[in-house]
Amino acid sequence: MDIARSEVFEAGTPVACRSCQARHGVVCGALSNAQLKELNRHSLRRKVDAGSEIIAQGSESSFYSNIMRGVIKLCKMMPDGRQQIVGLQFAPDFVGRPFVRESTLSAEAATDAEICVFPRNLLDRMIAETPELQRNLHDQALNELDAAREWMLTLGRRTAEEKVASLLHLIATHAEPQTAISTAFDLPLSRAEIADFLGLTIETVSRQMTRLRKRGVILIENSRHIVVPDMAELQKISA
Amino acid sequence: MDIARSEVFEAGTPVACRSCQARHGVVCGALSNAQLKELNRHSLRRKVDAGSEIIAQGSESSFYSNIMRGVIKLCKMMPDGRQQIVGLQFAPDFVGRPFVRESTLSAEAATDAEICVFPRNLLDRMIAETPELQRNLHDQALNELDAAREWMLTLGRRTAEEKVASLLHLIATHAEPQTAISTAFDLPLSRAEIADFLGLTIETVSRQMTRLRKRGVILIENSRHIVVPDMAELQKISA
DNA sequence: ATCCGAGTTTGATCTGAATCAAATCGTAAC
DNA sequence: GTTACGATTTGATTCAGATCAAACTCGGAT
Repeated sequence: MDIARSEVFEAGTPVACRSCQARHGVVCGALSNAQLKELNRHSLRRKVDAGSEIIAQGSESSFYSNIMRGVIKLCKMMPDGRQQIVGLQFAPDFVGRPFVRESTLSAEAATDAEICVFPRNLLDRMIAETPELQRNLHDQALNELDAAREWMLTLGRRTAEEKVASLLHLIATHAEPQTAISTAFDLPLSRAEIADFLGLTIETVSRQMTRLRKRGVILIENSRHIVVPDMAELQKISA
Repeated sequence: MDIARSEVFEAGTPVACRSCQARHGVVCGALSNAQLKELNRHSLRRKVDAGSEIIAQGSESSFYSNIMRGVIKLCKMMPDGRQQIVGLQFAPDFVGRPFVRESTLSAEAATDAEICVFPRNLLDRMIAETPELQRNLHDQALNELDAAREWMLTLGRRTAEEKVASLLHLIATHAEPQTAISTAFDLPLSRAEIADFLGLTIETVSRQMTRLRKRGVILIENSRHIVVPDMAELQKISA
């Protein structure tokens, strides 16, 4: 009888991802019930504190993840200590580099976060077996590529003021609103991290923020909490 | 008898891509004989002169291509004319943005080039039907993403001298050597294009090139033809 | 051969952002 | 509450690269 019920379950009822509680992720949304059950046996939900490193640059990582909550920053570090943030990822993004063992960048929680962790070997097999999963990951890779190239334009050709406005606009667009006012949000990054994202120094970031404040484009409630009275104006300055 | 011979051909003999004369491309390498025959009926080889635009930023493109020969540059332009080159592509790279109709960047031949042109609709169908093709394109997207992020580090955190050295090293690594000496090559880009790739001005690029020349790191035969006596030194300056 | 013009190099000067240096702010520990 | 310390802001000065301006190079047209 157990077997019979199990069979029915397998055929008709959708299985939820044990970590996501659903099937909303890039990974678990693309799997069959049988695959998801197998994945459930080997994946786990993990809480990570702000600042903790998920993947280290130059290391071999044995797992991938899905972001459930929070913001993950992708960093590249030079031997002399210079650092560049090369991407920000939000829920429900996939984190990891399929097909290559050694990571050329580090992934670090910018805020407290929760991630769904999958073993690399198992997921690699599922990618090879599941065109829809491959398609989802391909899609995300292409979106990240578009974002990276947009950011190359920002880094190469925009002024400090435009850079800061671009970042605020990016965060306002991607972060979940903190209050009912959709134009208020908490910065997931410190001034130092913003500087490392924009190719600037902390002092320049700080000065540009106060300039935007004095011009009435933003309100700074405290250094992390920002309100944008006129989002269109912010966007105009970005471009 | 014709039919019988055709059948044997279908089963055993590999079909060559009409444009590539082979199956070396990202696209045609992944297809079955039957698919390749269909693709052959609808694809064509095209010569493009240096400077001619293959895809326009903001336009809908109805085709993809494979680079057979030459160098293609990917550019992003701002409304006020500021420009950033966000990628260089070499044979046998794939050119195009699967899954999105409108291009957010322009693709332009940096040198005289030859490309294999495929209709978008047909190739989209083949991607959906052919996991190996999807895998190849996914792979290329991830490699381009790695390259874009490496370049973000260059744009955000490297000095003008390091930027120029990085570019010379990139070209030396990717371009086919022009002579027997593997450290001599022709720049596929003008000073203005190099400036747009590195987020600098032409004057700064020129000055850094002469500095490298005076330090004995490179020889400039004419403004386009470069010889690198000590590639390790060049690489050291890049990092 | 000479002329032309785009592309490149070189020079002089300026400026936006970096660097150096202090003063505040915020908050966690006591 | 007071202390202490890291994060942020603000100020003064410097500098790498931009801008403005003028030669120079070289390949192609006449």
